[in-house]
Amino acid sequence: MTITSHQHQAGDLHFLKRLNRSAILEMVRRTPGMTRADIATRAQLTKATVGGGVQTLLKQGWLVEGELLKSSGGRPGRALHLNDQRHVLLGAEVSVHGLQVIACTLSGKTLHQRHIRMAPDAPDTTAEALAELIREVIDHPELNERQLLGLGVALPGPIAPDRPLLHLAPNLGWRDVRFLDLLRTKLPALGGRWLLDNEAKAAAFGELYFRTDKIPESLLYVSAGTGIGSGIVGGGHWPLVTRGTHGLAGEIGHTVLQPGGLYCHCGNRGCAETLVSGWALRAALGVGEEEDLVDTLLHRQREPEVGLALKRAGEALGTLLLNLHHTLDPAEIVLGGSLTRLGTPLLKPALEYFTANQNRLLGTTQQRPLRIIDDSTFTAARGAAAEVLANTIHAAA
Amino acid sequence: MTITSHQHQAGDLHFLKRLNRSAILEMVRRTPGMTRADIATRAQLTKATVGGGVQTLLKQGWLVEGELLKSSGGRPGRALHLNDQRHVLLGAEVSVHGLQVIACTLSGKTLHQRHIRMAPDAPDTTAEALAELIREVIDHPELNERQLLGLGVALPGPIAPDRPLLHLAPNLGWRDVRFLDLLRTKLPALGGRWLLDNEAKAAAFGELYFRTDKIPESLLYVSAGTGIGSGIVGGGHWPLVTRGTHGLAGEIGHTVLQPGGLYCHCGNRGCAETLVSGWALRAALGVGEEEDLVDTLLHRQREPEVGLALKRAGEALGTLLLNLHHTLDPAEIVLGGSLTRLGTPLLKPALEYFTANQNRLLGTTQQRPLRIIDDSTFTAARGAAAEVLANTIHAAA
DNA sequence: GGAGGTATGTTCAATCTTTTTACTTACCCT
DNA sequence: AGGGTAAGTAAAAAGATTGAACATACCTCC
Repeated sequence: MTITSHQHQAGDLHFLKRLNRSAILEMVRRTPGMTRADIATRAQLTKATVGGGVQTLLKQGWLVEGELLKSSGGRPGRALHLNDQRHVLLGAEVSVHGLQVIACTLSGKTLHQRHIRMAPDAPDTTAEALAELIREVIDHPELNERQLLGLGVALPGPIAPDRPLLHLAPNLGWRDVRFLDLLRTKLPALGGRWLLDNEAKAAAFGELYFRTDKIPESLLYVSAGTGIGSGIVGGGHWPLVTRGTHGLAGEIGHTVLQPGGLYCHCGNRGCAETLVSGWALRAALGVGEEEDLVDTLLHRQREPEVGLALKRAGEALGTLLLNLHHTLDPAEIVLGGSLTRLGTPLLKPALEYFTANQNRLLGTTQQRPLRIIDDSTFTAARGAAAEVLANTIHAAA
Repeated sequence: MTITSHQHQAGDLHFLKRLNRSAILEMVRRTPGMTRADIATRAQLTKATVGGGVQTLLKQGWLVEGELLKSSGGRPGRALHLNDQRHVLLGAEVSVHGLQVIACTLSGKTLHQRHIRMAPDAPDTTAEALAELIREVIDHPELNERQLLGLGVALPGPIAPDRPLLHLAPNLGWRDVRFLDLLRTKLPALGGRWLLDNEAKAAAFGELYFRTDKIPESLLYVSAGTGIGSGIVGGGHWPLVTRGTHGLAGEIGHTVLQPGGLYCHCGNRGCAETLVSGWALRAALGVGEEEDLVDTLLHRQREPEVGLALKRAGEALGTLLLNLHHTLDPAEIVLGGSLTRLGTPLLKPALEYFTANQNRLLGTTQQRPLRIIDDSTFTAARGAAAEVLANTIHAAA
């Protein structure tokens, strides 16, 4: 995604009008049921301006009027809601385990989702399979008559921040792939905005963007699967993902936790991934690629060797969380990825370490909100869909 | 500083005008010698709008007209420059070693600076001493007739992101100090904007904000002194500092590099600061508080014990840099703080490790720009002054 | 050396968006 | 039922940018 939002830019009257309409739309999206008067107060605009903007957004089908609210002494306000019937967002993810496609509404409600298990394959073959899955989702009756706003695709590797290019996905065996271009040849008719993002960054964005109450000012998503990735998103009402110059931001799997430790596939020693990751657990416990790692370990969890390995991996995960806490200080942390299904044996040591040490510096007793997603199959795909919406609202509205 | 820039806000016509004037001012600041026509092209505004804005900024004394530029076929453009004669920015820093105050112009040129060595003392006593130093700087003839835009103060500890409150400065022995309020009682007559920031974040901001050529899209400042801190600033033409929910972002001294390692003063084990920091080197090599650490070690650098300690500290610093690279992926890294004066014995191992491993993930050979500031005495103070300017331009222009 | 060409910068009426002001609508309380 | 209060709308007024014409200034070419 290429939101150039906080570039220090100038603007004309048309820009101002779009800015105000975006602000209205964002407010109603974030706080369903707001009235025109509420918006005017919060946005520091006059009733007339808001009235005009709302009228346009109603006519264009972005908003719908809802129920009449309780009066607070005078004429009661009319609730405004997103029009959840008119549009559809598509999100997709290529992961090590398979392909995911999700179709959802503006408010993030899932209309239809599909998931197929598939071993990593060449980019072109994968694009073909993904295109087929997307076609199946589009043809679902729930999507009937809806206008497609676009497609977001999430991949497990660093993406160039300025163009849709995947630099490297070691777990897929891909390198320098222009995946959207490939996909476009398979789906020439699919309209709307297309964008590509890293899996953890997309997930982080979606977890924050679709929230409607108690919106944290920043959110860190940690994705613990075959590899370890993360995404940080922050910036108030207009969330911005930190990408870094080469899209490398958040590649925490290769931060060093144990100088002089085991060799990592990246060539360095002691990377976090050598301690906690799907591939490290497979290597340590001798689980073959043909087996499902999590199922196998859940089955073998009585073995002392397995318990110890998970405990050590958990402690490393806790250390990683603490390091991120001290580097980024997010308002909320969400933990996802296939390894969360391992449950207590992995997570308890992680959370214990994080809980015990997160307040060392400030001496407060407040715990950082930390949520664990048990099944994050569609989290990244959903986040990619969220990015489509954010892009659309920002650009047009 | 409280720049609410990328809050998703609405705006009226007056807001638009201010936005455009800010954009003009920022452009000329960043690219001295631009003409009105250049600005119009870059900002996507018409010549008329730019002409009007420039006229206002000239009248208000922010800009001055310069030389007539070479013609490119037609009428030559008139160069525009910041008016560096009219205003003054004040920056100050309270560090473990003493107090620093700097007065500089809009373009960051130093008008006068003062530095006194002083052991950490109570907040009130320190505020009194700093106030006196500020008075001396203000009275310097170089500042004659200049309008003061404000004062920025940098402190070595996490600052609340929403209000000028220092949470904790272990190396000063301070806790929950409203330092600006204290200072205000000593300097009731000093006008302009006042703001408080963490030392490393202020330094990072200043290093990016006062740059006029080859402006990196993001910059990481690592401050290696008694403690280890960092600041990351990014966001194109309008730099934004990552602060975190509790102002804890960048407190990398307490990221864990050696699980189960030495105890840190924070209570945890294996923090980066136990491996590389002024206090860790003092403890490891038995240097007393009354001695200057760097001078002592430079004197003793022949001792094998010292060489080994510096080498190990350097390797830890390199690891820290690599972890930050994989977490934030900054376009440029600047290394400052009192320990940089230790030179090669510390820095060579650090740079070697960072250089050898920074390209593990992408497989490129490009080296990340990394600059070392030999004498960073005034870097943080200067950065705090830069924050004053940014705040002023953003708010008023 | 003068005419033509080209790009910069200014002026002023036209256009567009927000605000201001007045008004209508709709509910609550007495 | 009537006064009070707040939401929402309509039309005129205010304010900012644009568009087009114009003045300015240098370069090139004849």
